[in-house]
Amino acid sequence: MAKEIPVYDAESIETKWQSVWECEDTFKAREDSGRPKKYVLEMFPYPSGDLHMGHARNYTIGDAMARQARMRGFEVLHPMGFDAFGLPAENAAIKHNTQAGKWTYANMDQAVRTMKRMGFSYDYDRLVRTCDPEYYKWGQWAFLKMWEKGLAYRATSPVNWCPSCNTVLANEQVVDGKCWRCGTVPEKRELSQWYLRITDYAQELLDDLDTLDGWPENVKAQQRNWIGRSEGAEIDFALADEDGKAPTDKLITVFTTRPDTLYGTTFFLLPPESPLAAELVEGTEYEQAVAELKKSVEQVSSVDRQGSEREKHGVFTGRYVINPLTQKPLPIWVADYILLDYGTGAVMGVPSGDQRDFEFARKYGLDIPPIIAQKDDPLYEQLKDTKETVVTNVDWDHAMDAEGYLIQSGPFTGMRGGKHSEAVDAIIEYLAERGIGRKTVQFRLRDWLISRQRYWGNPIPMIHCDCCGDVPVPYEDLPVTLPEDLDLGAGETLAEYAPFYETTCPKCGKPAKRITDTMDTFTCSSWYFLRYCDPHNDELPFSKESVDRWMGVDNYIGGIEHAILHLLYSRFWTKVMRDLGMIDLDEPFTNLLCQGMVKDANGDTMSKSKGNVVPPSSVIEPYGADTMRLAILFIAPSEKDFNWDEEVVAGANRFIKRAWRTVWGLANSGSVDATLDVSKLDAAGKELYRRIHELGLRCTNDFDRSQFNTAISAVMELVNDASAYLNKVGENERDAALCFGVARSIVAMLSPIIPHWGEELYHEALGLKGSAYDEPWPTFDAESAKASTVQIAVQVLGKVRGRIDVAADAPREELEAAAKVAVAKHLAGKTVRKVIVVPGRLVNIVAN
RNA sequence: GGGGGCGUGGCGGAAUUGGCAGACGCAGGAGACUUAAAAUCUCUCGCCGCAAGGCGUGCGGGUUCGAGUCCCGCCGCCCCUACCA
Repeated sequence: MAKEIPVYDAESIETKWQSVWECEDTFKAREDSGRPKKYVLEMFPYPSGDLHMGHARNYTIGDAMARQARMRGFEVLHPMGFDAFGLPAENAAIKHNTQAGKWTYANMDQAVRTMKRMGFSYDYDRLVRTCDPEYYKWGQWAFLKMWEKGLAYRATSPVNWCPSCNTVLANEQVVDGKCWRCGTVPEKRELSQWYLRITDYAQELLDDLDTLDGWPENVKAQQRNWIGRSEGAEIDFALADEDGKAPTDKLITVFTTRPDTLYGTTFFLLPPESPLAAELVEGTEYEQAVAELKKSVEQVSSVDRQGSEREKHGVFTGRYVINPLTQKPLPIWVADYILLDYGTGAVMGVPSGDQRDFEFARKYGLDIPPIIAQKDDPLYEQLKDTKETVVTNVDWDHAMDAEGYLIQSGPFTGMRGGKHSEAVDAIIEYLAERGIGRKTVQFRLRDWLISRQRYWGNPIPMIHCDCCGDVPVPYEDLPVTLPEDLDLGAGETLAEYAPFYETTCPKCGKPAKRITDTMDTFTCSSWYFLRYCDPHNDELPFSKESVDRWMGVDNYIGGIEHAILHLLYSRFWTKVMRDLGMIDLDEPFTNLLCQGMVKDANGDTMSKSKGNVVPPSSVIEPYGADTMRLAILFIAPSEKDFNWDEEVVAGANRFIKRAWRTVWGLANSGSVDATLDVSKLDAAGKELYRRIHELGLRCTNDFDRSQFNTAISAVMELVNDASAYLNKVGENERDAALCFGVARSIVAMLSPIIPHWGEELYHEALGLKGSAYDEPWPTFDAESAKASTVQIAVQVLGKVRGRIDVAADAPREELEAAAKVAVAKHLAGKTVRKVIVVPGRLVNIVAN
């Protein structure tokens, strides 16, 4: 007898299943199940408070993937953790006069409660918190390994110092010329800092992007740009004597991607910070002007430089270099558009071929001799055979950087010039033969500055001894534990906290001072995905065996804001671990999905300061976690931004209730014991049976593509069809096997998305035992999805003029004949020239 | 300036390899049930037109029997990056 359909009560269902999953360890990743593995990972959060909508979206996507993978027969590793070190904890501790650790652990506890309330299927036994000594110990271990291999080093150089955060920033952390965290414009300071030699891996980090087929194109493009490989040449210019005529022994080398323009060089450039420039002008009449320019640059860099077209400034140094090909002296200028830390920090000025040099030459009255011309340019006719520079100036308003033919360029005159042209190779070869230049490659990527002058981070495990220099902390003394009783509220820092820094030299035993810098938090997040494979290992950061078992990450999901920093550092760290023999893995993340942002109803980003934040609890409380999950996945494709819309949430809740009633209705007419005989189904039953297969295939394929919005719409159609079947077919005429099968498929396909709903119906409506996640994903086949008759379009000259219902396997001739009848009106008086038949789709008649 | 992406109803969005544009949902309209409302159910819903029909995927060309999809040229928007020599 049919059971009464219970009311859908999200809250009681959700709490019930959350505790069952927890008690039964349903989502524990097992090492020995014998199933193929799948590693589904969402970027772990920074615990700055409770979770927000962006987190909810990120983890809902991952959870749907993880749960479905389980049903597809995979042993799934789906862990979670916290990126727990960082400045906000420290600032909160100062503000609220508490401990950074206390604040952080309280936030992590709250976040875990919310994750559980959302029903995320994490293996909580593997929870990793980067501020736990058991975790950060291994970050220190890795640092020491890198130190031994020469990949970690200390150097003094001008660095970005954020005066608000009181710490240095990595190049990557200066965003739009401002601190990525607080927006303050950093100052340049000369400081002794710790670096990781990521530039050693620049080429491999670039090359291996081509192997990442599962990554979005834009992320790979961003990384390529960031690594910034340029091919070109180094060219040596001899410094001229004080009269500016004869070359001296001193060489100054430039890097250029356009050696083909060497004959057009009319001046030579050094950056304002250049020590060489300061040396050249020391004690001369030019000294003061150079010093002033340097000073003004320091100020300019602290001014908002959003407007890109800044006017260029320069001063002459009074000295010259000799062009190695023409032997002509070139005046050395100091210019504010030259960067100290790119290339060799010296540039040859080619005003006719480079827009920046062009503007500079115009401003300071320097010559602009043309060296490249296209064939239709009058200059080409005039100068195509001229090897000497006879035209020393042009009347252009722009530099000419397009390809063309070299003019006024000595023996190379007449060759094709431009980027990657024959003249480039020819001139490099010519220079190389004479030992005054060589082919070379430059990267924009800089070494990774990891030291931070902050408390709440992983201490750099080094000791400075006045006798022995920088000495690593012995491995057996790890971890260097972060002291907990600093008085941050009173402004105390690690550098001032004697119990921490006072120590003895591990080498000579004399009193020595511990390094009080901590590591950039990005070091903590560069390998947490490896730790999840073996989270309780106290001998090593992870065993090779466990990493072999679970890595690489099959699906990595997170925000696009990590396209450069986190993803590049993690790739680097993985390669370093490989080269240390720890793992056999070139790349950590096989497939990457960058989810879009959740904005408010007006399309503005949500932020506390704007007061437009929609907290997840505001949806969970009235509707439940399942409604929230469905709404998030259905509203837009995962990669796209979406605007929060209360109506969509209400609609999602409506669908869940409707599907609930439909599944119950089917289950009441169905039986688990009945066997399906398709041939005995009536017409309505046959069509419903066909639709399960058609829609099931679509849904499965959409899951494979991570297209959850369309996967859901396929199930919506199935629910609509099933509900129509129940309305149309009397209770006694329904097929019990069909009803049960449809209900079971609907429950299975929605379980990854609305899991509590799924488990409840799996047990209560379908009466099945175990977990919905022990249920294999249903199989669907294309044969059963085929319709016996189909409606196809009939076109005349590509325009739809009619439709015909035909047997799905009707022969060509039959289709053609039926089509001609259907559109006879449009064929009247015309001659049929050609008929295109696409079976199952359309017939197109070409007639005129 | 360089790189990546996008442009489809009132809205979110479908259309997997060139094959019936607008699936699914939201909002809207009509009806049923109800004293009424909510909820639910049924129908309707690109634009113009009473209709027949015409027009429709940012704009202009092209390839093709056939283009949202491919090619060329524009326009607009978004993201990343930027005196990188």
